[in-house]
Amino acid sequence: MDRTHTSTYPGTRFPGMGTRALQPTCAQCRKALSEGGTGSGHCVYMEQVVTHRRRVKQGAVLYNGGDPFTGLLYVRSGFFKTCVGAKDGREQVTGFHMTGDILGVEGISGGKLTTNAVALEDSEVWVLSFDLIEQFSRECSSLRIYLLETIGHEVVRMQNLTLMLGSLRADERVAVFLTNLLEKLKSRGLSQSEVLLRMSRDEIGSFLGIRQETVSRLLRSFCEERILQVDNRHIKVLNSALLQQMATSQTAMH
Amino acid sequence: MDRTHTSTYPGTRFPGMGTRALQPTCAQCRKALSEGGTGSGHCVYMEQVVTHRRRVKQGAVLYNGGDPFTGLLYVRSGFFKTCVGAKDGREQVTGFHMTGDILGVEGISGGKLTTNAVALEDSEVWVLSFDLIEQFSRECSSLRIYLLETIGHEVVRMQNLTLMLGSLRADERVAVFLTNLLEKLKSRGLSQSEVLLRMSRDEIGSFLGIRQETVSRLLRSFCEERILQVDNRHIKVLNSALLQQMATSQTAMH
DNA sequence: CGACCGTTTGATAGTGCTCAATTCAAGTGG
DNA sequence: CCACTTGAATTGAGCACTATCAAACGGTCG
Repeated sequence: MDRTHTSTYPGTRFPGMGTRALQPTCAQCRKALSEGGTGSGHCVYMEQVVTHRRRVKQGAVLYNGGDPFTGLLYVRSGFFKTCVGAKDGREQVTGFHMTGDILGVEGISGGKLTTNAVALEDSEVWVLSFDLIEQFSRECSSLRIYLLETIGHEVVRMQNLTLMLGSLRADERVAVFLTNLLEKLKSRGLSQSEVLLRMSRDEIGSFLGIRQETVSRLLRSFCEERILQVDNRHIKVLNSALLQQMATSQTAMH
Repeated sequence: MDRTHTSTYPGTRFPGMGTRALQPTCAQCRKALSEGGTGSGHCVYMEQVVTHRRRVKQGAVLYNGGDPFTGLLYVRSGFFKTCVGAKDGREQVTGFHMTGDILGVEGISGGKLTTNAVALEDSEVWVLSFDLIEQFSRECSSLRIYLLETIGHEVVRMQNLTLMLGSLRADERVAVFLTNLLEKLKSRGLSQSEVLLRMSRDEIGSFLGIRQETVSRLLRSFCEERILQVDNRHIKVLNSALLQQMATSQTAMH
């Protein structure tokens, strides 16, 4: 069933990471480094808590709801969706996640993961041992705070998602979706005006609480208004000002 | 504008709490105590991080989005709603909170609160200094874990809210709302079949992503189906089995 | 090439919203 | 104690938005 490819490296620590700093995984450290800092913050600790890395093929499951929580999952590369499933089979996409994101946060409470995570492209994930994080966070306040901020950030993200699902019209939702996605790409130094969507219309719809047909129609209507240029999953933004305007009211949802 | 009554006790510690354990604020500690434990867990530490208590009158604001985050807020008694506000004025209720709940979790990331919290009845709140929590959590793993669980729990709650807003029909939402509320009351040893709602139809609607008129109509239709008995804000459950059945698919949202 | 999956597009129905009027409950002040 | 005010809840009628169902299209991969 689960076609994930798990390649555990010898030992529990990630190899060849003794003194070298990681590619900073967070904005703070990137900034600190670029300002001549030593990177002696949580990132250095983070290398120490990586137990192994997993390669996850497109379409494969990273984890399922109900799986025991053993640690956080750092998306090293690739793209994921996370869903919560209802008992009756209905599913709701709760987020799309890319390089630099941390998955599995919800498992910290209750010891069980509550979402499913599926790779939407071939990906690599670093598994961070929660026990080790716990242990190190005792001595490293920077790591402790990073951990809290990561979870806190997830709370804020879900709040904004809630605001969208609870009070926006379908067209506004699509605009918000695109705006946020572009924003996120921008923050990683990518495109900004062009995207190759990694998810299907159906998955977008599930995320936005609307049907795939509605997503499709709205994308077309955005085309007609010369806001977008859509070719299947390839999207080009022609009028980003107007797009952002349609996504009024909303704040980030990364 | 803000008519909250803040009564700070001398010193930064809550008085008269030296050695006596708190009324356990969490399930773990209650359980531990009832099993003959000493209560030497995080609850004991919690007393040490209470800086003062606030009395908040019905209708008064506990905090607003944008306020600086200084600590978590423990609802000692009373009832609150929390909302996220959009720039254009639209508002979305993200939760209702009662005795034992912790508010302000979202502020841990970013240092700012992102919701508004309003008292729906006269309430008392204990303000927990985050700096002190931070400090104590270094030595007390039980407190550290409690903190993480509290935030993690909020993530899970929001995930379930998301599932509801994204994929349930209006009638299912109302059923879920009532079911969860009753569940929550039950877990605190209250009613179970009767509730006096503390929130308006409008607030329920905002929480559920539907209009107040729809809430009203659905409550009436539940009446006609002999599931409920509704007298304004006083609600009696006649057929809790059927109610739960209508709330299919959902898990808790406390 | 044919099968399959995702996407688009159309026609139709329905759910829940909007707007507006009415009822109801709880004050408030004469 | 009763008119008056105010805010919440209910109820109705019509309609907008979005879902549903169904069909056609297009790209991809055996």
